[in-house]
Amino acid sequence: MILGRSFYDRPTVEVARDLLGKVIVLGAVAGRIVETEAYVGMHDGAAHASRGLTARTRVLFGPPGHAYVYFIYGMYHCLNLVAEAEGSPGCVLIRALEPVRGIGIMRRRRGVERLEALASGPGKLTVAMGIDLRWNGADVTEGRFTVRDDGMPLGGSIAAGPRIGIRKAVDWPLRFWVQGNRFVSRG
DNA sequence: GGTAGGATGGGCT
DNA sequence: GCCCATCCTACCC
Repeated sequence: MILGRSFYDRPTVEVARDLLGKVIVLGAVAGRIVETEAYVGMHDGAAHASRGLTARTRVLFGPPGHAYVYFIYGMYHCLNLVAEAEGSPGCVLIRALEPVRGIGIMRRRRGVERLEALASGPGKLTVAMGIDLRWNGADVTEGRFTVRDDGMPLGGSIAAGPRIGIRKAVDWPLRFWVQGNRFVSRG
């Protein structure tokens, strides 16, 4: 079943934890979320939203259940899902996926064979899924690009620790992953 | 097993 | 002009 608006219209940390195990589907390609990070809004120095409302962060201030995609390091894209009510700019960075469907397509897009290398990082997974700026602002509660609950168990407990690659609020334990899962970016 | 450095361009001060 | 929510390669234990 496709996750509806109410799933995302909750505190960002809850959404970040509950997204673990859910499946992102885009066309013929799908992957199970095994690692996320919460960016909790204007008071979070590491969050883009802490700079306020700009052309780039507009989607974050909009309604929940939409994709926030941005371009980073001149080469990569990162995928986030907007949480909390309109006007409250929380979002969840998707950091790693376990490939579920369209694995041949992912291998071709990534140019690597190893299953664990296809989507085990925020920049890798957008390449594997074919996500770029065209998907910024997309509604993920309907259409070709959705997030689904297929009822599969997590296969491990939820671990928490500091977020990766940031320089502010470095000690906040807002990174969540499935303990022991071989597809996370860092165990 | 590990890490240092470079690629590469948009956003914001 | 500086700062990135990254990844890959080269090189070193």
